[in-house]
Amino acid sequence: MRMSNLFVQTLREFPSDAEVMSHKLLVRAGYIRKLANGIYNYLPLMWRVLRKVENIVREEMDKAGAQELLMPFVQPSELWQESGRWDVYGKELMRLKDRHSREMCLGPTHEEVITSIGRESIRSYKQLPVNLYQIQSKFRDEIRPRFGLLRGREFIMKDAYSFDADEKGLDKSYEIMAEAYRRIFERCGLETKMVQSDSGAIGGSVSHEFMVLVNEEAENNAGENDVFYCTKCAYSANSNHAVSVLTSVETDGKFTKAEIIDTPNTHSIEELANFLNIPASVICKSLIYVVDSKYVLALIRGDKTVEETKLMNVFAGNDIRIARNDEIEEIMQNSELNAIAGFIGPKGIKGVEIVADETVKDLKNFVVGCNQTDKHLVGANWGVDIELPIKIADIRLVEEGDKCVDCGADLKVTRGIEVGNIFKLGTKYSKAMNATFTDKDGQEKPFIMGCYGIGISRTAAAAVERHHDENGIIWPLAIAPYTVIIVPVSDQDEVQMKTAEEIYNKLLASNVEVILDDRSERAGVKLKDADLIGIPYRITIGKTIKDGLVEFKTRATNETETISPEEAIQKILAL
RNA sequence: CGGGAUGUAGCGCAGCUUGGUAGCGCACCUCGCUUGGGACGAGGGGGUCGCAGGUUCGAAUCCUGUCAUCCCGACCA
Repeated sequence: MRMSNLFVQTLREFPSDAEVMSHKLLVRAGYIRKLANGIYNYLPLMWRVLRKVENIVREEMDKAGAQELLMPFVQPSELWQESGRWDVYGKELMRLKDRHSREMCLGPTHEEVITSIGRESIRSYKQLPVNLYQIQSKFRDEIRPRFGLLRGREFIMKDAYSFDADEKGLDKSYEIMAEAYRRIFERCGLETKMVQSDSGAIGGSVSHEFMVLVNEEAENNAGENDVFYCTKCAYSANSNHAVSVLTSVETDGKFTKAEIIDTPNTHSIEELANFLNIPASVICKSLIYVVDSKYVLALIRGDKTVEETKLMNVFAGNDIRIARNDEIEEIMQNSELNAIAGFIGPKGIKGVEIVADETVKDLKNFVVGCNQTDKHLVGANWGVDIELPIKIADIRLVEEGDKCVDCGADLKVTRGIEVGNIFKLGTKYSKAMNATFTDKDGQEKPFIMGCYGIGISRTAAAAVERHHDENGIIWPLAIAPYTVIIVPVSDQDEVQMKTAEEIYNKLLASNVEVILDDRSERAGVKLKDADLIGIPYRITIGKTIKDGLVEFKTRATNETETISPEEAIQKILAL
C-alpha cells in the first residue's frame, strides 16, 4: 500500500471527547471515527486489525473443533418470549417493529437463535457434541457507552455455543474452549488472566472471564473490572464473584448492656464509630436496596462493603440499586417508624426482605440502627435483642489483604479489561425452549449447553490500551494492520526513492504487508505518523543510503540499527 | 435514570460576563521555499454559532424549551 493512497487521516491533537488511551489513539491515528454515541466506523486500518484478530480467533476455534456459521442480526421476539428473556433483558435489548408491527430486536447475543437451531437440527446423541460459532456485530443499548471501542453499543463479537449430551461432555467442551481462549489471546500479544466470575444475565452456573490486566498507575485506567487474585495459588476472581477469608478483628463490642442511646448526626459508619469511640467492626450496617422492584435490607459488618451483584443474586434479581431517600421514607411510613438513612435497622421494619452477610452473625454486643433518627441501639445481641435474619449469605465485597479461601495467602487486586467470557449454561435455554435430543437410553433430554464470547473489537482496543507509548500505538505483530513501513526521508532524493521502491517491491513480491510512505511530506511528518499508527517495523532510507545503508527500527523497543537494504528485507522475511 | 459539564469550520479552541452581525491554531487548496522527528512565506476555500421559540431596532452573546455529547454511579464482550 502506498501511503499516498491509504485512506487515513491522522490528527495533530487528541479528540476532546476521549478519555482512555485506546480511544484517543485510535481516533487520532485515523483508525476509527464516531458515528453516534457508542457507534463507530471502522476505517481501513482498523478493519485490517479487526480481520487479523478475527482470523486468529477463527483458526483457533476451528482447531478446537468448532464450526463457523452466521446467524441473523435481527431476531424475532417470539424466541425471546420462549426463553423468558423478552421481559427480563431490559433496555439493553434494542427492540423494534417491522412493517407488520411484529416485535423484533437487534441481537445482543444469540442463545435463543442457536437453541432454535439446535432443537431443529440435532435429534440424536450421536450428533453430539457440537460447537457452533459466529463472528458478527452485536448491539446492546448500553446505558452509558464509553471508552471508544472498549464499551460501544455496537461491537464485534465472536460467540460460540456448545451442545453436549451430559455434564461431563460440557466440562470437556468448556475446557477445550478455555484452552483455545488462552491460545487466542496469547497469539494476539495479550497477557490474560482467566478469572472466576458471576454468570449474570445470561444465566448458568460456572463462568470465567479472560481479563487483560492493566497497570494501576495508568492515568486513565480503562480496566472496568476489579480482579482479585491470590499471591500464592492460582485463585483469581472478578470482584462480583470473589470470596475470601477475613483476618480476625474485634467483633465483641464494649457495650455490655443493651440500650438505645443518642448518636446525633452520625449518618455514616465512620461518624458513628468516631462518636462512640468504637471500631467499625462492632457495628452492624443496614442498607436498603431495590432489587428489581422489591425492597431489600442488607446487613453487613460496618467495616465491610456490600457487593451488589452478590446481593442481587441472593434474590435472583436482574437489577439492583441503592434505595432513594423517598423510598426509605415510604418504607418507614409503612412500618410506622421514622428514621432517615444512617439510622435504619432490622428491628420492626416491614415490607422489606432482610438478608444478613455472614460477617454479622458472629457480632456480639454490637451497635445497630434502631429506626429512630439520631439514635442507635448499643450492646445488641442476636436472639436476645434482635432476631438473626433467616437469610444469611455472602454479600461482601472482597478487599485487598483478605485471605485466599483455597490456600490462606494474601489476596491482591488489580484492574482488568474483560475480553472473553465462557459460561456453563447447562439446560437454562434448552429446557425453556424445549430443545431436546434422544439419548442412548431412548429418552428425550434437554441439551447441556455452554456459551463462549470474545469481544473482537474490544480485544483490539485492549491491545492498544496495553501496548502504546507517548508517540502512539505499538501493535503486536500478529494483529498489526501492516508489518512494515518504508520511509524515504526526502521524496526529492532520487536514490532514496529508488531504493525505497526496490525494497517495497521485493517485500510485496514476498507477500509482506508493507506500506511505502511516498508522500511529499517532510521527514518529521512521516516519522511521526509511522510511530502514531504503530506499524511494528520501519525501514528509513536517508542520507546513509550513499553508503548503501538504511535504518531498521523496531517500534516495540524503539531500537534502531543501520544495515543494508537486503539485510532489512531479510529481517522482515524472517519474522 | 440520578449527579456534574459542554455544544462556535474536518480537529483543537477563543469570543458570551458588558448584545452591534464571527475569529485563532492545525488540517485542506494554489504558488514559492524546505526534507532525519508534526518547518516557513504569500494567497485562498470552508461555519444557518446544536435546534426551536422568546426579548430586542439588532442575539453566538440575554431568557425559555428541546436535542446531542462527555465525565461519575447501575450494564457487559
